[in-house]
Parts: sequence; C-alpha cells; structure tokens
Amino acid sequence: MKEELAKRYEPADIEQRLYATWEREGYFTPVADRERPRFSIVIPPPNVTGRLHIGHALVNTLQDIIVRWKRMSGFNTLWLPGTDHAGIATQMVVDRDLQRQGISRFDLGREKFVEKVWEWKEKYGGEIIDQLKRLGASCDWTRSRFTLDEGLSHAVRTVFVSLYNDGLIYRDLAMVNWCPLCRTAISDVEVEYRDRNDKLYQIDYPIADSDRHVTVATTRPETMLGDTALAVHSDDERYRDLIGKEAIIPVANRRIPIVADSILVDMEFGTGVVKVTPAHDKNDYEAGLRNNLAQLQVIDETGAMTAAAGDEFKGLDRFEARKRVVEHLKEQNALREVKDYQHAVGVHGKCDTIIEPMISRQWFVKIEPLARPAIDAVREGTIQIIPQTWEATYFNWMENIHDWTISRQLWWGHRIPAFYCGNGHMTVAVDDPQACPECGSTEITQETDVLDTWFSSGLWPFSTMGWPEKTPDLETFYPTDVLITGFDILFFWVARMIMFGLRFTGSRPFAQVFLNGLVRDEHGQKMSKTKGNVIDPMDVIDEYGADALRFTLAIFATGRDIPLARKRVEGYAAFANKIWNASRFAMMYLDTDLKSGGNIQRDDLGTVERWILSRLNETTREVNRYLSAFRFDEASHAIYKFFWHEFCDWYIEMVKPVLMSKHGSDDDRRKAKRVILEVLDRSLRLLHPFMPFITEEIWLKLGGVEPSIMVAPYPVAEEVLEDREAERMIDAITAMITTVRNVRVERGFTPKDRFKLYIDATTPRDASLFRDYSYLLIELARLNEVVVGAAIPEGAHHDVVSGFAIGIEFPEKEVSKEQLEKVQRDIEKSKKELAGLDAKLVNEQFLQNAPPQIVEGARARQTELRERIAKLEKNQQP
RNA sequence: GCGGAGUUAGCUCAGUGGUAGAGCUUCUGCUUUACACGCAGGGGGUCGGGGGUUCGAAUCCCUCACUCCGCACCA
Repeated sequence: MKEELAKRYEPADIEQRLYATWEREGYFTPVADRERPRFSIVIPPPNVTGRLHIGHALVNTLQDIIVRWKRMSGFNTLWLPGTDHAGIATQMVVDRDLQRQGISRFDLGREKFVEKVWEWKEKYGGEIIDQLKRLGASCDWTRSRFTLDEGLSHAVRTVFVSLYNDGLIYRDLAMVNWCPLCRTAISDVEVEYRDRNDKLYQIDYPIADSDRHVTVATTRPETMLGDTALAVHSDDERYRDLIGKEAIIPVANRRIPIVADSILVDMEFGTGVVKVTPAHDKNDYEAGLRNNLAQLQVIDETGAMTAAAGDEFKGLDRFEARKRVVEHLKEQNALREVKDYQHAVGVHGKCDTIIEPMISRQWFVKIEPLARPAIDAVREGTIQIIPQTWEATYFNWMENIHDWTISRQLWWGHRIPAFYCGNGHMTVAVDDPQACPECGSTEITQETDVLDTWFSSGLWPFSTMGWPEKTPDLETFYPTDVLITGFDILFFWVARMIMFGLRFTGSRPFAQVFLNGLVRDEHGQKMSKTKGNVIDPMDVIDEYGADALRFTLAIFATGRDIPLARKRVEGYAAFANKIWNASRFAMMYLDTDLKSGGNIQRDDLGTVERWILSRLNETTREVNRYLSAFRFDEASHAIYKFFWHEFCDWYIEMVKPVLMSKHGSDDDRRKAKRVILEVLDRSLRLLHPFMPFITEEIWLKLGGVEPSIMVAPYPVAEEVLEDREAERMIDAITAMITTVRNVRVERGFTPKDRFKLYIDATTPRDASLFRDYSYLLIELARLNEVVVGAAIPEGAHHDVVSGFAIGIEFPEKEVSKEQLEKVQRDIEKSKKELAGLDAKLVNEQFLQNAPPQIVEGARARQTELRERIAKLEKNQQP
C-alpha cells in the first residue's frame, strides 16, 4: 500500500499505457452472455479521412460516459465504432491531393481514382480512430465497421432494391440542387442558405410590335438568356392586355410569350411582372410545366454558359456572364435601376459554392410513406428525443418533408445497383446480373451514379450488426438503447435512421436520442478556422490530459451551446490534480488495501465518519439519477462538489488530527483509515466514467478485487449509509468553524491568534457531541478552548449558528469600526428578512394555503432570526 | 413569413411556486509538510421591461424589447 505518488498528476505518463492495457485485456468487448441485461450504442461514424475536432471530442466523451457507467453497472455493454466513407468530403480531399501533384481525376479515370481513395483510406483512415483512443473511448474495436465494407454495402443494396420494388425509389427528370464545383446533385438538406448583399437589377423588356415595355427585376441577369416567358397575374388590370402578346429579351434579342400565372406572380410585389427561366429556377420550372414553356438550359454542369446562351457568352462562367449581360443592358439602355439587395442564397454546405438549380435525371426516395411511421414513433414515445424541445423541430421537418434526391454524380460511394443493357432495359438487383433478364443481352453496364452517403449511414445501427443476416450480434444488441449525436444532423442522419430502422427491422433503431449542443468558443462564437478560435482537442489532451478535457465537456454539456475555453480545461485539470493529491495524502497513512481492509461496521463509526459516508451516498444517488436523465452537467458537478468541497476541504482536514495521532485512539485511527479507503474507492468508481485514466491509475493502487476499475461495480446508493443526524451535527460544526474564521479576519486577527469558543447547546445530547468534537473546532477554527453549556460572557462576540447560540472570546476587547459596521449590516439584513417573515406569519391566507412544512420552516427561521438579532445587538454594546 | 430557444453576479451558465447558486474572474490574508493546479475569507445580482394569476413568482400566464437557431423564401 505504501506507494509514493508523484507530487503532481502527469497525465501524459499514464494515459496511453492504461488504454493499451484495457484494449489488450479485452474490456471493451462484450461477452457472449445473454443472461445479463445488455446495453448497446453505435457511434456516429466520423469521416474516414477526418481529424478529431472538438465536436467529436464532445459527442464521444458523452457516449463513453454512458457506456462506462452502464458497463460498470452490470450491463453487457457494446459500443460499436466505425467510420463513414463520406462521399463528397473524401473525394474532395483526395482530388485536391492529386491536383497538387498536377493530376486530374479525369486523367486517371474512375477505377484508378477509386483505387487512390482506398489507398488514402488505408493510409489515413486510422488516424481518427487513434485520436478516439487518446480520448479514452471504450469502443469495441474488434467490431469496427466502415460504410463501404462488404457487409454494409450488401445492406445498402438490399434496402435499395426493396424500396425500388415497393415503388419508393424512382428515377426521374426533375429540378435538383446542383453543385457546379462538385459537379453533382445534392439533396435539399445539404443546401445552406447564406445572407448575401447582392444587387437587384430592374430590366426593361420591350413588348414586341409596340413601343411599350415592362420592367422586371432579377438578381441573376445572366439567366435572362434562358428566359422563355414573362408572367403576369391574370387579375392584374395593368397587364391584362399583354397576356398572349410577346416580349423581347434585351441582349438575347429573342421573342418570348407573355403568360398568365397566378401562382408564380404576386401582384403586390415589385412590378407584378416576372421573367420565367424554367431551366434555372425552381419556381420557374413549375410555372414552365403549368404553361407548357420551353426549358432552355443556358448554364451547364460546371457553371459555365452553354451554346444556347449565345456565341458571345458560351463557355463563360455564370458570374462572368452576369457582368457581361449587365454591360450590354447598360449599352442598350435597358437597365432601369440597380439596387442593393439583401437576400439568402443557397450554397453547398460542403464547399460553399452557390447552388445552380438544374434539370437533370436523378434517383429519388418517395419519402412520405417512410416519414409517417417515423413521426408516429416519436409522437407515441417509442423513440424519445432528449432534450424534448427538439421534438417540435423533428415534427416540423418530417411533416413538410420532400422526396429525397439520393443519386450523386461522384465516383466514391455505393454505386446504385441499377443495370442497363444495350436494348435500353433496366434491372435493379442486389447481385450484379450476368445478362439482361428481359432480352438476355450480356452487354450490361451499371449505373454510374453513387448513393448519398446518408443513405448508407441511415442503416448504420443494423447494417453494422450484420443485417440483413440474422446474426447473433443483431439479435443480442439490436435495437440499440441510446443514440448520442449533435443536433445539427437531426435531419441528415437521425430521422433517416428512424425511417429505415422502422421499415427494415420492424423496430426502432434506438430507444432514446440525446442531442448534444455545439461547442463554441468562450464568447459563444462558432469555432472556425477563419476566426482562428478553433480548439484542437489533441492539443488540449497533450497539455491538460484527456480526463480534464472530458470533465470540462461533461460539465458544460447542457444546452444548445457549449462555451469552451482553455482556461476552463485548466480548471478541471486542477481538479484532477486535487484528486491525485488527496489520494497521495491518503496513501501516506493507509496500511491496508481493499482486499484485506475488512468490512465497515457502521455502528462503530463516529459522527464525522458517518457524515462523510452519508454525503457520499447522497452524491452517489444524484450521479446515478442525473446520468439516467443525460444531465452530464449535474452529474459531474455533484462529484466535483463532493470530492473537493466535502471530502478534501472538510473530511480530510477533520481526520488529520486522528491520523497524525494528535487525537483519538488507535482504534479511531484504524476506523478513519478504513473510511478514507472506502470513500476513495467509491468516489473513484463514481468518477471513472468521466475521468477514466486518473481514476484507474489511483484505484489500481488501492488493491481491489477486480483487475481494473473499468470492470468494478458502479456505486449505488444504500439507504443504510444515510445519516441525517450526523449531517445536522457536522453542518453545525462546520458553520461554527466558518463563523470563527470569518470573525477572525474581520477583527484583524492572524491565524496564529487563538480564542475561546462558548457553545450554548440546547440538549444534553448535542452538548456531549460538541464536547466530543471540540478538538475539531479547536484544530480547524484555531481555538484554545471550547466551553459547552456555560454562560457566554458579555464581552464576547455573540452569534447564532445553525440554531446554536455561540460566543467567541477574543484576547482584546477593542472592536474596529469596520467590524461594527459589518455587524450593523448583518443586523439590518436579518431584520429585513424577519420583517418579511413576520408579515407572512400573521397573514391568514399564508397560514391556510401554504404547506405545513413551509409554515413550520418560516416559524423556525423567525425564531432563529429574532434570537440572532438579539445576540448580534449585544456585539454593539461598548 | 412559420416553428423553436433564450435574456439570472464582470464572464460562461445551472436553477419549472416557498430564505437567489456554481465555475472562472476580482479583492484581502496565508511558505497551516496532500495539493500555490493550494488554503481561508470577502465583494458582487431590483433574475431583460411592463402587466396578470397566487398567501407567495427567477420559476406559471399575457405583452413589449432584444439575441440566437431551424424551416420556407417574392422575382
């Protein structure tokens, strides 16, 4: 037992060593035991080529806390990890790398490029896993999955084919969000709207065969090259006569019809005339279909103008073309006005490129039939979203959901299992067909589009466990219990897992969803590279240790925003050091370990010992309760407060006289040591899910039965440890000590000056207890004598503490002006409170309506205040 | 425009009907042999404004102001 600890806690020395041991011993892997209740959770798979950022650190810390807590609580626990192939993001990364080498992916061709991406994945894919290990994540790495693994790919194909056969996947020509940089379609949720300061151009369109003109407004003049109509409202008197006539597009010099469309046009807005570009605007597209308008594509998939835009513009980038068009408009005197205009512009969330609405042939999921059961599951409580306030957002989105564009014109991802033969037949099948089932042709090519990454991650909770095969893992660990993830992917990921899970496994993919907030900087600003306020979790771990980072994240994990600053982590690194030093102190005295320490006979213990065990017990109850409710902040705070402010600040100080043989018998000493060992053991186990490394390092030295704290049982509250009476007495003693310390400073005495304390105990029992523990008062309040029961001398400082009248006798009688003022403030404050209580207690309504314990409490407080005021007033007498 | 969240100590935030809290910051004192990443003590808030319900409101209701976040966007 007598093992020396270093004076300061040095996380770097121990963390990686302990993690390696845990992994080697297989503690992260659940056992094949169907008897024990099981608990399972799947990781939100990070991008395979990504690096761990602070958001990952948060979400994985929270998962690890729950997982370690459940594992220690006796559940057969699985935390299944893995990575996501992250279609666009990964392709972009590799593409950029190739470009740096002067190679274009188009030079390589699809097959070679995909090989390169796999090489990249092999080379860097393990990095984020290693970083999760640095954080302490107790994932079962033997079950690690990747969304492009064979098994998961099979699940993807199975789901695709099933949805297709059920008519829920279709291929159609439609207007989609197109990213000209990534050259792929993206879904609605991948479009982000950014407020921009742009220009609104007012352009005159001449009416054909007349000298009239109408004015239309647009933010995108380049699209006028693709206009195929002007539209007005059918009820609009101003333009009614123009319906059916033609207008001439300036610059393009082309005739277009003027149509009536009362859906597209709002009479009240602007001039009441709208230019219609069916090939490059969603609303215009719809209007075009209604009015049988031509679709003229003037912008291609790279964002450049097409031949249809005219020879002068062909090949120009769309924004260059805009400038050129505006110049021409000016020359032709067709530009009536240019206004500053603020509006929201859709960009691709991944690359910030402005989205070009484009008509193209894509694959879609008909979503409504999938959404309905997913709405019901949350409404009926089958799936619980925590914090509950997110449910409204979930419903709002799910009830207004649009069909999901799932095809992507990328090379990296699950290729859509649709096959075309030379005769134009299409086959959708799980296994690659050797010949066309319809015509027997063996000239078969597979669809070149791949699936949206979220299509495969939507299957994650069951595809990772072997679905559609009925594997033992699926039977044991599915459905999972909890999903912990950021609220920012509620629609992208959570909603889709719910929809797919319900449809394909017949059960909810998880019972509860905990949505954590977003980590921001200390002023609530979003972290971004441009702002330079990014905190790299690896730097933080290097500097303060993983435990400090984890504890900081946990204690701030409530709410939408989590303000994080290095300074805060520093504060909890100090907590780790505190734990270290308290343990170091304890170990200087401990002479038995947990194995040979024997049981504690609670009835033999003194009040101080019963008090600390009672406090620990209450803390244990709170931590378990808070963890059940995902209140990571309250749970971590409860342990922090107990360990530092009750165990270290008070209990250790109180047992020092006993440990150092200044007070008490050998038997008292033995009991105190046993209780210290007990408190350390339980506190460390309680804290382990939050701070796995330091707790393991110390706990191993306490000599428990289990080979690791990871597999030791999690403490649960035991009623027998609760002791209200001990708490009442120790509260009184600590309050008296605080009062003496307080008055000492106010009167200008030094810690070396010693006084005499008088206590007026009301019952013989209390009196005897104060006598027993007078050594505590003497040591901690630095007194020379405690007198219980005798009259308090007139010249002493009078006060009432925890219901006991006390007097402090100082070596000199002089009272400073400051002290008198302080006493006066005290009296006034008490009088004010008393006045309030007096008024309350004569109020019939209060006496009748308030609960009895409140009334009683008020009476007791009233009595105490009266007494206290009387005593304090004595201090003012000369 | 629709939906949601928020406004509590200098800062960041807990606190869903019964005497206003934490951490950090700040100030004062302390080489008390576990820890200066420490110990002890102090200061600091009309709980965004107004109204209502109630014996009693930071807490429930209404209203106004401001902030933030989704979703949908009118050229």
